[in-house]
Amino acid sequence: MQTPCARTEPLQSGSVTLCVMPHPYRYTAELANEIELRWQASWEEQQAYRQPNPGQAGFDATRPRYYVLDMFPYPSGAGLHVGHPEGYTATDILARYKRMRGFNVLHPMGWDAYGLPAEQYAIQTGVHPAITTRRAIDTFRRQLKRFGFSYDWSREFGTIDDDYYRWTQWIFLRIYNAWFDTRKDKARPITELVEEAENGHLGIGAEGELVWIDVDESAAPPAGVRLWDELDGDTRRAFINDQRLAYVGEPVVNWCPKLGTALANEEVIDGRSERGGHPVIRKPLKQWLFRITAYADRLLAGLESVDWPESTRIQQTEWIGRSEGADIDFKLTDGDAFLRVYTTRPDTVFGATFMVVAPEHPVLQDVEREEVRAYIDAAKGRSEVERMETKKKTGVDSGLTAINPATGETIPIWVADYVLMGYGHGAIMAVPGGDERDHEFAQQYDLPIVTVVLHPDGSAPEGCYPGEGIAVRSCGSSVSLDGLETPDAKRRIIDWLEETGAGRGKVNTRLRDWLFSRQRYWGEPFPIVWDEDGRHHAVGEDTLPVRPPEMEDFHPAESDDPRPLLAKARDWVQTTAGAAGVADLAADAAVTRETNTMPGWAGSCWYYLRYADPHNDERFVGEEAERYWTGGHGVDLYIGGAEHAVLHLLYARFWHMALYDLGFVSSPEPFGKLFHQGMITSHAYQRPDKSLVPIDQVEKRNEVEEQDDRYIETATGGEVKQIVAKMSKSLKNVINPDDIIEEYGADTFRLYEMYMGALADSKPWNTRDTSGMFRFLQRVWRLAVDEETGETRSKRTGLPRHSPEGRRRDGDACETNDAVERALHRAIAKTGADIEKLHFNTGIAAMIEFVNAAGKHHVTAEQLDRFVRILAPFAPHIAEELWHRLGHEDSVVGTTWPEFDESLLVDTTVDVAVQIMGKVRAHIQVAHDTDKKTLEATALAHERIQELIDGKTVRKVIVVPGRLVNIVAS
RNA sequence: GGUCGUGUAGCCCAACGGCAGAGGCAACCGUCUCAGAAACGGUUCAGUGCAGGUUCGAAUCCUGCCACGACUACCA
Repeated sequence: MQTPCARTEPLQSGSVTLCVMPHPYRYTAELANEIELRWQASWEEQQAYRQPNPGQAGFDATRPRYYVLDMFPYPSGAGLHVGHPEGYTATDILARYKRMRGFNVLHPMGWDAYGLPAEQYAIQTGVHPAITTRRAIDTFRRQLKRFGFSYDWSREFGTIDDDYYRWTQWIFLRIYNAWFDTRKDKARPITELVEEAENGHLGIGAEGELVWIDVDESAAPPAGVRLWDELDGDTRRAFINDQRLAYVGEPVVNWCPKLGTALANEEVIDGRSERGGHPVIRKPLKQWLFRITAYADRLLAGLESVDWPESTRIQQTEWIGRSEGADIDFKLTDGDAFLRVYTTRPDTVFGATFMVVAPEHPVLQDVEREEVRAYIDAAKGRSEVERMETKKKTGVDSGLTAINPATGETIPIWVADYVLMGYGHGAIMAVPGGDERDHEFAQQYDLPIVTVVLHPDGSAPEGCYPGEGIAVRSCGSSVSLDGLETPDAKRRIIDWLEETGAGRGKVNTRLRDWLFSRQRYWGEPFPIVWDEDGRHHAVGEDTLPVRPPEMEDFHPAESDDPRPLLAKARDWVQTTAGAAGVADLAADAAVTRETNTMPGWAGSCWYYLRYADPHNDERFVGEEAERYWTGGHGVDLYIGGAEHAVLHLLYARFWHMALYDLGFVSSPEPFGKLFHQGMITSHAYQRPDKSLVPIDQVEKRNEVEEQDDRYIETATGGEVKQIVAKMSKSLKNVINPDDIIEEYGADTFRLYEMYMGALADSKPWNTRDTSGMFRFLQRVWRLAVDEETGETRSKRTGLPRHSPEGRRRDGDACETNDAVERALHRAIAKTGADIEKLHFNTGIAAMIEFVNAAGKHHVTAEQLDRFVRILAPFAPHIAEELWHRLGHEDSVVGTTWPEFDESLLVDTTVDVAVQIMGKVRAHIQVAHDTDKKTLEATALAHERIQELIDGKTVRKVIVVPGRLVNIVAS
């Protein structure tokens, strides 16, 4: 956008450079930038968006609350891209609108700042991640402020702030000091577990598991169950540690040698790390885990109670992957041991002709066969990605055999890596007649295939049939399923399994306990120390936070042998029980700090709670603030990307539920309403072979008039196709928001992003289209301000609009201006309703309609007042400027949303279509409230309709008042 | 392969089962200019991806295909 005098290129003749300034007070980019910066400074100075908490000065308890939250960003060195402000603008509009509607609005912003990318960037550049992260935060903050978002910046914090992660560690300790009571289906403090045990309400089973004892029965505890007072200290301790919601396990993890860390399943995509795309191998490792699986049913049930996108609820449901089936024990032919499997189709046990175990399965420990050892070693060294690259299934016969408890037959046990150690028991009964994978494997290795389920109609299936049907060939010495339909067969076989002790019904989930340790530097240290006997202890709460050690070198030792980075900080690792605040050890006892760190997700699990009371140093959030802002149903509206559908949103729900159970928060779910904004894409070009071409290597040609544009790749001259593609550096199609703001201003940017399309849809960025929004703001400006003089002078009266006299006369002059008034009421109604529905694009269109209509008539200052107020949530800077130019002293931020009159929303006369058999044949002009009977009569009386139905019988007439009349005649 | 979503004018997008158009971009024609740009005024442009079905009436609901996108992927 050029400003006056900007275009001063010398004329070709070399004559004098002319500078024409036709509209010195037009709304230009320069003016927009000037206005925006001025008001941003003013708002900041006035603390216009500061929202007091209950109990604080200025808090109005009579107002309802509205907590509208953005997913906070992970600040990268590259700064904001155009995707960030999309959701932020949406929430800003809502926040501003709700304030005008009389709500106390909590609208905060902060920084998700711990995590791998910052550390990797630090490794590349040699600069400490604390420094690069602070820099990135400063850039993000500066950029966000330039959009004029109405955040209460006094509540800002980063997850790396001492007084934030202090509480992250504190919450970890709450979870560490809790266990899950399956009877009450909730978490309780560990102290209550000990109480229950001391009171004899529970005992410890043969495998160390918790066994409830019904005291009313006054019967002896079940065989093999030991009571608390029979146990020594170590056993008690081990039992307690086994029950903790945060516990130490040694699972097979996704080890990424390149990153030098273990990753959660969710961070591994196609066998590669989500960050960086490095190969990942499987290896057992001692790790901290969260018992999120205990919450599987509640995480599922809670999804019913929240207003979330259906697709996200489905994704979480599938991620949790609850299934019902049975555990079945197959006795090994040698020795007394059993091989336990989980199956969802216990009814097909008669068709289990072999078994398969994962290469990591312990049953293979003593197998010495050379090809088995070789297969296990090969599988170990293969990353997930390599395992998947070979589409064909592989495996070897272990030489072990087991007895099928249903048929009594001896069947072989194979090893194959299509069976995963991490699900079920790492072993399956293979039913090649009913499972595609087993079928493929059986064919490949020539193993027997038996059909044990017929189609529901009784016909025999060909090949593999995984569906339900009628059991057949399923008759053993003590149980028969023959003739039963699948659900009945399942019930019968589970009963039989339980009677004979060969198995039991079982609910399983795909969800596994959450691996919470990382072997990295840039994360929250665990508030845990280890004593010389290898036992872990919580550090004293008054010693929090446990700060990360000062370190110079955070290069990972790229290795297959995991060693946490923090172990290198010897002085930090070695401490005493006294210094760490561990009460149950002698103060001078040597202890070592836990050297793992928490994953990037930790900080984002509870940040929405901290915003409610960010400076509280007594508690992670004050009780009253928590109850006011998140009590009941949690955050009122949470907007962010759909890519967090299962990770962040599941983890945060888990933390929240644990805190809820322990009485620290007052809502069962953290986010009452969730919305995902769509992705903003860009353009790129595609060769016929589908490869992509960066936009700077293509030119547009239009050789023939009246024909579509063609795109030619400059280097080859070949024709390419314009397509929609993600923004990426390599395609050179990334849009920088700073550039757009410079060219048009933040108000135009905000309007354009909201106008591009529905918030939830993905849509391509078209810089060219931004000028439409800019012109709209220019027209708005012109409604109030004279472009020649810069004055807000009424064209009708010639008096300044901000003067009382001018306003009065202005109003008098326009009392008859019905069209503008009606257009304004429509705009107020439509825009308000659309904001509530997050339909910002159509809301803006309603304002454009008003401005287009108003431009043709005279608008009074009072009408402009109202219009400026509905514009204010969308384009706050220009609205504030005009508001003041219209003579107001206060800020438009503190005004109310204008009222509208329902009766002015419809025109007095409407055009009603008359259809015959659904085809429009005529139009009639009637009063908008004409009743059905009159409409029907008027339509039938229409001359043209008369002609068309002449000689036909009118069978039916459908009348939709105010819209149409449809005549069914033949 | 599975799940979810989206296909409407040259482009971006609207349309409680009721006359396919709210709006923006582009194009074209005017106004203003010595001229151009900007701005302003106006005009053109589709029968809704394809094939069926339900209905007085379908872009909208149902079924099956096609294209694109997101997510997910040997979960027994």
